[in-house]
Amino acid sequence: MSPRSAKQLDDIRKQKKELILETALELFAENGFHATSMSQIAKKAGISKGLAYNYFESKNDILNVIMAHGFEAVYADLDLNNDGIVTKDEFIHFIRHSFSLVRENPQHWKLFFSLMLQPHVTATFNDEYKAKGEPIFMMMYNFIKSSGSKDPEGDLMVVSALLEGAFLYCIVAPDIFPIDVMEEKVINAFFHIINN
Amino acid sequence: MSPRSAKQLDDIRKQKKELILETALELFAENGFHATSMSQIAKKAGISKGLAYNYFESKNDILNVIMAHGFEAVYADLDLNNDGIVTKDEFIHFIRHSFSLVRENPQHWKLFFSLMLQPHVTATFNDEYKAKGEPIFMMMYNFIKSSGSKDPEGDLMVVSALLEGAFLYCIVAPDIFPIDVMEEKVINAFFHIINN
Amino acid sequence: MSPRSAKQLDDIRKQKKELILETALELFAENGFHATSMSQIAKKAGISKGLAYNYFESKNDILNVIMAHGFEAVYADLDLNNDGIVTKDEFIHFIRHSFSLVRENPQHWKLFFSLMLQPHVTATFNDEYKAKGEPIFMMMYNFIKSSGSKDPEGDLMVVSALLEGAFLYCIVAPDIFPIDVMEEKVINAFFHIINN
Amino acid sequence: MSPRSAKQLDDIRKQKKELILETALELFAENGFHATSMSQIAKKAGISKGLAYNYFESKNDILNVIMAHGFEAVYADLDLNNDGIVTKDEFIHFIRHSFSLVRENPQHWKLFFSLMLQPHVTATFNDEYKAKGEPIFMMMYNFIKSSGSKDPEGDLMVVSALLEGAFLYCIVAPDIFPIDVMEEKVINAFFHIINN
DNA sequence: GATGAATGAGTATTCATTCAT
DNA sequence: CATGAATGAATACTCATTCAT
Repeated sequence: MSPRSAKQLDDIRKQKKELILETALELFAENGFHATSMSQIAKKAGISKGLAYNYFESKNDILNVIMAHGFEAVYADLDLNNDGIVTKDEFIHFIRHSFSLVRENPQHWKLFFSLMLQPHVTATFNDEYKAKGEPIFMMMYNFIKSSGSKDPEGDLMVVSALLEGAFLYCIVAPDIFPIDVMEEKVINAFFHIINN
Repeated sequence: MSPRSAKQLDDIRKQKKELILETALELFAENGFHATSMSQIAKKAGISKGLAYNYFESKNDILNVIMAHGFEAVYADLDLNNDGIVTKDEFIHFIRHSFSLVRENPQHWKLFFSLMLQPHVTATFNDEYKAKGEPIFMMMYNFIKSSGSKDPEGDLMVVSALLEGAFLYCIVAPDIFPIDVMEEKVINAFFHIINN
Repeated sequence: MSPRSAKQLDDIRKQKKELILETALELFAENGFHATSMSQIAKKAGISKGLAYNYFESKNDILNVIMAHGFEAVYADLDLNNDGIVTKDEFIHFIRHSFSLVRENPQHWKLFFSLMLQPHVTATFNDEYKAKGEPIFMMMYNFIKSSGSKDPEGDLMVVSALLEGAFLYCIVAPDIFPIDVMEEKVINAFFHIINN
Repeated sequence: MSPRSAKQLDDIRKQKKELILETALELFAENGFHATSMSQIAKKAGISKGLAYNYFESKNDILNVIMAHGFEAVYADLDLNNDGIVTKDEFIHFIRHSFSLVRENPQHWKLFFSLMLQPHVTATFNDEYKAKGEPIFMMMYNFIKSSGSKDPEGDLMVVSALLEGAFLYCIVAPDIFPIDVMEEKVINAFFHIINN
């Protein structure tokens, strides 16, 4: 009767962690972070409360990991290594990619938006969000500028608002704002704005 | 000491109610709904916990009234009696009016957005929001259509997203997205979109 | 239906606070601080857990108040205003007074000793104990010195040990070490030590 | 690789048990029994939690064994086979031996005192303590009586108190009460008391 | 012998809400 | 109208203990 092998244990840990994260994400997104209890998470995941704490230090820790995963998803497929020279096609790809993320994981994004607006839930979140969002803003700024915009800063603001608002509506009221339709309209509008 | 007249009593009630609502709004907006306790509200308002329950059925009730007031503020100054015939000037006025509301009471709107994303906090809220938002959407739709848009429905979606996203950014990151600048840019963009 | 008068409320608060403190002291002394739960205290006191927190900030707060009361009891009847000139009779009175305190409230002192030995329960306790005990030590030191002791410092150590040990045994095994007998023997021994 | 012999296995068991006991003692003494978790013990000992339960039935069991070992240490070097005829030298040796034990392992004794005052931690402890302490008391009683004391019982109480108090202070405040100084003073005082 | 994942009862603490006054 | 003492269920988190491997 030897103890489980290191690999076996590692697999178990990975699977359980994933299970807890997914369950927590669903509940956080649906009911909000504060309104979700560890008991609910454990129950829905089919585990004991204690086990959840075996894998995560705290409820906040779970949230942080979820958010980190979310950010990683954004950056994973975002070719950011061509400094300054962002082509039109790359930009379209960026927008479509963003829409894809929202389409594939609306829960995640609902949670993101929700946290952006719930101050003090995680004071650190806002800073991190801004820090990680910075390169994206820069990329957009450079492209808009190189597109011949007379007011690249202002246009960036408008474009950002357009994208963010589009995501917001697609998440909150997907029946009224079908994401596929929205995607095409946003891309169109985007070019009208910067070509103004 | 003559007994207070019915009117005087009524005035007192109104003032106290207003006091509680304002206090609660401030705390909800600053710390979030869940993180705000009835004790805090009562303390900050300078009244007893019991009295708060004399005026409101529950903490949720307070929230609902706050939200209702918020909606009323949107409709109060929005001339909706001229069915179908919305002029360009009226539309500009509508947009500017909306920006003014956000400018005057960003806390209020932060709370609004936050709740839009936490459906189960008030399950009824979403329905009410859609019901009350319907006429606004219709008005915008009619105007866009009469402006010669080839895809009024799609344009409405884009314009809505633009406005909502603009508000969102102005609320969350007012230092990066100054509301006055945003307002002008949005109005410009708005016309480019519908005149496309 | 006017609310309760300020005096009524104050009386209620005082009585309940006292009730909680006494109940907690009994349980702390009998089972130890860590082994006593707020639930037990509330149950034994016949109140709800919540009410206990209405009167005390935390379990630790209850402990601190108990300890503070204990110290006050020691100092209350200890004539410390005649600096330096402590007579033999005053010293005997001091010792008898200390024995009386132990006799009247062995629980309290059991808790005191217990905490002296449970490091980290309250890190601050030890400091406070030493600070407040200082004047007593000084008084004893001065008396011993004025009594003609050749090694007042050493004698103080022995006398302190004798007293403390006597209290300890009287508290832990009162059947084997009757406090009245102990008191007389300690007073005798005390003079033999300093007259050595 | 031949299978380990029965003796080897037994040695391993003994070493592991000893390791666990030493680790637990350190933690109990430093942080208190309740504040020390089995996880901490296992971690510090470099073993798994499960293994600790392979060697000890419970956390309380570990404590009991530690206490028993402590008692054995007291008796191990205490020549008790010469009934009644305890010489002065033997008594001095007993006192010095006791001080040595405290000096070598103050943690151990801190824990002992602490438990003496928390009866319910181990309900059985007090009885055991009294039973095992009996012969020591008898030995001291006989010596005091044979020394010509007029009140051997009373003198025994005082001497016990003196020793216990001395240990207590040396453990709790070793900086103020240096154990070497205390030892000499206690031996002196001891003879003054019984020669009174 | 040895491991650590898993459990479940327990802990301190909070808070919306009630109600006697 | 107004108070705040009182409740009890809920919350995040801990930990001794078990057990499959």
